[in-house]
Amino acid sequence: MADARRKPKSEATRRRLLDAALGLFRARGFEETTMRDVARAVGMSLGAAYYYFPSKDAIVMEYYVASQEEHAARARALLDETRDLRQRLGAVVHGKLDTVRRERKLLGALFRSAGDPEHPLSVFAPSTRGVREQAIALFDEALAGARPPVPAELRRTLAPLLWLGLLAALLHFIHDRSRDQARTRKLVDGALDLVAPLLPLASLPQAKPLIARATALLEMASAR
Amino acid sequence: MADARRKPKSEATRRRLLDAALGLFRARGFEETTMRDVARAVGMSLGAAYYYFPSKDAIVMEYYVASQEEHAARARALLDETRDLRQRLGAVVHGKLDTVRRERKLLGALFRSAGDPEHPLSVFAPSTRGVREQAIALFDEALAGARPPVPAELRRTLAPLLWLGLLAALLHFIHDRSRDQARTRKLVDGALDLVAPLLPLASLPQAKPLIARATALLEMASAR
DNA sequence: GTCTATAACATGATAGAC
DNA sequence: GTCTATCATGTTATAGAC
Repeated sequence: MADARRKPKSEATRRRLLDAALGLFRARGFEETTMRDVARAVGMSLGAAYYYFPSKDAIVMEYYVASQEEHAARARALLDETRDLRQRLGAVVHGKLDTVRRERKLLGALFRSAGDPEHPLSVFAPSTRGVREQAIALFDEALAGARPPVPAELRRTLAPLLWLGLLAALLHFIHDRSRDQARTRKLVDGALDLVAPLLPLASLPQAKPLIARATALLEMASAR
Repeated sequence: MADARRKPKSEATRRRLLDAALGLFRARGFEETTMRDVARAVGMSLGAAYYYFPSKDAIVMEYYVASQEEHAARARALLDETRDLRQRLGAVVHGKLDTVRRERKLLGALFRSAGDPEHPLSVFAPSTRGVREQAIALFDEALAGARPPVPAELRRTLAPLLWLGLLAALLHFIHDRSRDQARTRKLVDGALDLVAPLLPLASLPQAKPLIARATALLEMASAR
C-alpha cells in the first residue's frame, strides 16, 4: 500500500529520505532528530520532506511495516530448519531481535504510542492491525509446524499470548544496556525453556477447563 | 519530597495550578491541553506556570506520586477486611482502578514514556523507583497477610510479577471503551480467579525447581 | 500533475526584565 | 514570583517550478 504506483524518481527520493531518517534516528535517537535534520541530510527543504512523509511518525510507521516483513522472511527461513517446538519459538523471537537490533532507539518511539488509543502508530491500534496479525501468524506457524503440532484451537489462544510476550521482550530489549543486549537474549531463552515443556501439558484432557477459561479471558481482552 | 518546606502562599498557587491542569487533562486529554491553557485557567502567564512546574510531564509526575499514595491508603483499608488471598489481590488491583478511574487520559501520558529508558517519567525509570516499590510492596502485603500466608521467598518473585500484571491491566483499562470499563474489571477478576488457586501449589516441594528458575529469570530481568 | 521552496503557526520550553 | 519576549520543532499553507 505504501509504494504502489509512483514515478521512479519520486520513489528514489522517498527512499533516500527514509534511509537518511533511519540513519539519523539510529545514530542520535528519534526525539533528538528533527525533521529539519532529515531534510538537510538529503539536501532538501523541510516542505519537500513533508511532501513525501506527512509526519515524523509516518516514517516510523513505514519502518514498522518494513521491519515486520523482514522479520517474517527471516523467521520463516529459520522455521524451515527445525520441527522442535522450543527451537521454533526461539527462531521467531530471536529472529525479531535480530531484525530490530540496530534500531533500538526507534522502538522506543513505537512504544511511545502504545498507551494512546487514538494514536495511529500504536501497536494495538486498528491502523497497525496488518502488522500485528502477521506477527501473530508467525507464532501460529511456529506452533502449527512443530512435531507434534499444537492443535489449532490452542494456537488461537497461544499465538496472541506469545506475541504479547514478544512485546515484553522488546521492551526489555530497549532498556537493556548489557553488551549486545545479551541479558534479553538469556531472558528469552530462559523463559522459553520454562514455558515450552509445559505446552504439551495443555493438550491433556485434565487441562481442558483451565484452557477454556484462559481462552475466554483472552477473547474478552481483545474484543472491541 | 514534593511539598516539603514552602511558603503557604506559593504552595496554594502551585496547588491551584495542579488542580487546574488535572481538570483540563481529565476533560480534554493530555495532548490536547496546552500549558497556555493551564496558565490561563488560573489567570497566570505561561512563564509563571513554568516557575512552578518545570515541564508538562512534571505535572503528570506529581499526579503519579499522589495517586500512588491514594492507592496505598485505599488498598490497605481494603486489606484489613479479609484474609482470603483471592480477595486481597482483588482489593489491590480494583483499588488501583478505582483510584485512577477518572484519570484515564492521563494514564496514556504515563505509558507514553515507558519505552524510553532516558525518560524520567517512565514507570521503569530510576526516578520513579519509589512509586514502583510502594506499588510492589502493596502486593507483597496482600500475599503476606493472607491466610495461609505466602512465604517470603515466593513473595519476592510474585509481587513484582503481579505489579507487571497490574500495568497490563492499566493498559487494557486505557483502551477499554466499555461502560465504566466493565470489561477490564471482568478481565481482572477472571485472571485472578484463574491464578489465585494456583498460588498455593507453588509452595509444594515438587514446584521448587520451577519456582527457582522463574525467580532467577526475574532477577536477571530486573538487574541493572 | 509532480515536486520543491519559503513563510507562517502552535506549542513546549527558556531568558531576562521588573 | 511574575511577566513579556523569544526560541526550537512538528506541522500546515501557499506559491511557484518543471
